[in-house]
Amino acid sequence: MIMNIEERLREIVAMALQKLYGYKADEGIIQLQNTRKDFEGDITLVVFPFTRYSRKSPEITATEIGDFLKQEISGVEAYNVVKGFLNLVINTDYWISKLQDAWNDEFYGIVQAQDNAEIVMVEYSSPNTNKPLHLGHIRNNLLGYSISEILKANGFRVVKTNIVNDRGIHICKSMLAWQKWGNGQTPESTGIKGDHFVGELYVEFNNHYKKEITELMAKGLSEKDAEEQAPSILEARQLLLKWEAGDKEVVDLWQTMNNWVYKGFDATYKKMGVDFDSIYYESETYLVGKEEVLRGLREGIFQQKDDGSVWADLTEEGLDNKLLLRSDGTSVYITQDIGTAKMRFRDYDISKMIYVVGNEQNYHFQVLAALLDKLGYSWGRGLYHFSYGMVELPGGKMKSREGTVVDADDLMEEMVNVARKMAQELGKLDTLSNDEAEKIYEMIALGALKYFILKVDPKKNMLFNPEESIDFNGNTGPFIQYTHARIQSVLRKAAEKNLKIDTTTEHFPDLISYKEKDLLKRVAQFPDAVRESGASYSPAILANYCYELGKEYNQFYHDHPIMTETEKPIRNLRLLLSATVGKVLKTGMNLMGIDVPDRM
RNA sequence: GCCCCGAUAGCUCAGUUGGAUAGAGCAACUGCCUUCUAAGCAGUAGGUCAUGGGUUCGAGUCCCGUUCGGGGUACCA
Repeated sequence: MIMNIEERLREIVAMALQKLYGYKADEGIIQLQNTRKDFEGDITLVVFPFTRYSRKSPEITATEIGDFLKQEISGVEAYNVVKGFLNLVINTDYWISKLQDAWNDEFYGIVQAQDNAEIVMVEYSSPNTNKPLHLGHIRNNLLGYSISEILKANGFRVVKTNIVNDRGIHICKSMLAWQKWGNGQTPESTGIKGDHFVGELYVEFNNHYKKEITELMAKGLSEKDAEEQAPSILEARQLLLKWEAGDKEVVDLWQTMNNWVYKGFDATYKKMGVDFDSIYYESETYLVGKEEVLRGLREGIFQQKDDGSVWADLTEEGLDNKLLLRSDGTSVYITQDIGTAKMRFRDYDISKMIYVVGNEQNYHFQVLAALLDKLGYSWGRGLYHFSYGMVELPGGKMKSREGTVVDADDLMEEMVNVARKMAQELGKLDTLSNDEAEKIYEMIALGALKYFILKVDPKKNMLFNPEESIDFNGNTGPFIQYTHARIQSVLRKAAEKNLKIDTTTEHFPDLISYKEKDLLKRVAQFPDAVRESGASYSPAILANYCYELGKEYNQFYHDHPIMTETEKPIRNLRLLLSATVGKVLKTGMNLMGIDVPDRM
């Protein structure tokens, strides 16, 4: 493993500045970047910032530094100067050795977690148990899973967790609907997936509820009063009270219906390829939160109003007053989060807690951090809200009330159907058995969906148009999968002809073409992409890296024969390069939770 | 009202701590399957980086104003 050329360059540039101009380099003043394609060179040093110390023109300064570098570093073969940019040409040996390292390193680009590595807990998914998962959850799940894998690849121990919102008025609504209009049916008896079954009951409740509101308003009640007095909602509230009191019949029904939903969720998670190491249930954490609030009240951290409601005054931290317990003593959303957080920090030695939750809750997490801080928990301020943007439809936000939600199961199924149809039209996979082909259709379909979502900057809102199905051509998951499949095909052909890749000897050409070098440089940057992706919590960085690499490989592959190349050193280099690109693409895609097939 | 976020090609999105002539894909148009997989490759066309100022050797990127859009804002989760 030879020293990274960038580190060496920084060191020697600093030395050059000292010797030539008597200037001790400040942090960050040495800017190295990849040389633009249209100029000769590999790495470029920006010399503009040095001119005030050299008191010479940018061109002269660059030339002086270039001479110094060429003399001091054997890897610097040549240089040229364009305005204030010093373009350095790094020799072939360096790049070849980078390629050998990449290929020989079993875990190239990945930092293995040590036993004593810091523990990062990542919460994602966080479903309510009254309806199935939709497109918004898909973005959440994919981001949560992917960022967990990326953090692992950066040497952290990661605990993936899920907080299931399994109690509350929303579940009671579905329960009531089942009692009144369910006719004793079950997911088993109807053949409907459990989460969808319960979701339909929830819709049924809302239909009745709406009708009652309309009727009451016709009798002259205001909308607000009608909403409060409709029989359905009163009955649902009764159920919630009974549940809190531990009424056996209600708790049993709650248990049963939640289990239906969990079974459905499990199937969805499995298909999506996400999983969890530890699951928390709100029904088990909300009382802990309530105790914490009451402790805060006793200790004078929080205040109680005349009606019995408990409040936190956060105006000093630039936030508002926040309700913590309702006047009837029941807990609200934030109360439960306090309890959940406390339990987690008790259960694990967490050094970083990451919440993958939509940006509509930015304020909520500011408040949560402030509250935990007030309650005396040193880790409160360290909570990190991984705030991602919403998925919008052409008509705006998804609204379950208007029936514009895109169901997760439906979408995944539809993607598989399209992938299958397309593959059959193209005559792909005809030689495979149905089972094998079906597996690959699924990989491609999910690859398309996952990549479509993950390639977008998580912070930004994104648009999904259900009318136009997700693409399989261009900057897509299948494009990268396709590149990988083709590489594997090349390697299979090589194996058939008994051509072994020779990495140990000097069986490489003395000169490599720009195309190959570009590709090789890209491969060398993979570890940076993984690190960058983890540091900025953005799978999109990795996604775009994989696309660039795949595209460059495809372009290269097109006019650089591999199997028919007669010169052995060149063929050897190209085979090694192909194999390494394949490995990197697979690793990168897997970090995003995307499988890559060996053929497609 | 107040707070937060966003605006880059017809559409969907990239654009590294401020660096060279603004980058892809889709859609449109033109070529390329007798060669290791055409889910591919090569090319044409498409831009006042919402807008007006400012900072400097240099601004899509940083600061201020304006417009438009999204989200939040004390008893939903």
